[in-house]
Amino acid sequence: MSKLFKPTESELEILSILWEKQHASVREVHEVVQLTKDVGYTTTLKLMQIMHEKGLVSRNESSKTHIYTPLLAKETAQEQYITKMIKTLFSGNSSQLVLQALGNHQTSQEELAEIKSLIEQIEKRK
Amino acid sequence: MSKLFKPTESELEILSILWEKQHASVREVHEVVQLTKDVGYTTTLKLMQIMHEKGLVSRNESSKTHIYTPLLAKETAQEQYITKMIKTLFSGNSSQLVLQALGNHQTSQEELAEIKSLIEQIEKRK
DNA sequence: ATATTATTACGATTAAGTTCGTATGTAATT
DNA sequence: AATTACATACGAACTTAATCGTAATAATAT
Repeated sequence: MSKLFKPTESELEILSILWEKQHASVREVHEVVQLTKDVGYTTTLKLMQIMHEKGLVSRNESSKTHIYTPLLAKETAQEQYITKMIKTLFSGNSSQLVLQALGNHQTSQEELAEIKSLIEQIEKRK
Repeated sequence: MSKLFKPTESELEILSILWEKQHASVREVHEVVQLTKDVGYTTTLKLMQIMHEKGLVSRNESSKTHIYTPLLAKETAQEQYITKMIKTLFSGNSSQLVLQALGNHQTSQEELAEIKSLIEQIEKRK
């Protein structure tokens, strides 16, 4: 069984920035963080150092400015959160989650088509 | 704009029990909590008192044993979590969430049919 | 070379969340 | 009536997370 990482709120925010950028320095991450939160640079730094200790990210120390890379894959985190959410908020019923997501959030024609096609695939497998 | 409640981890667990039971005493909630966590009765009591202070639940004090009722609707919490998740874990792309949920979690024929029917409704509206 | 700027390291503090023990009161049992 | 069981209230301790200030160091600019 693979080890279960549980990033905190702030850690998740940083991870999402790293997923976007693939890898980045503390400053680069902090600039994005600052768009939504008003915190000091050393706060972001400390958080990323902690994430490094925890093994949530790796870092390249070859230059003075360290470059951080996410070690937890976005897909893994997605899966963990979805599973937990289905369990605690949807009584184990995954289709309820889907219905709610589709009902209240904008979805394009193409996306809908993609979902339909996946449903057909699943139906075929039965 | 409606006030945003952010239940903590433990609070969410208690809420999910209350959603299930509609309303319940501390003891009833605690008995369910104990199935998964090994904590004392007064811990559950204290948490529910705090939730009451925060306005997450109401309580009927007419008898010695207080009866608690959730004030935050399950659907509201679902919506809040889905929105947040789409934003931080799916780059704002709701269909990705749907695809992942359908791909990795068991869904019955009937549920799939229900989802298809919702998709068709949405498509008609365009 | 010196001053300025940028970066990491790290301890200390604050804040938030969780847990529990003890006191107190009320209902039920003997 | 006394004892036991069960409930709430509440403070305090503990844990985890978040924030920041300061020092040390390296790179850059003057």
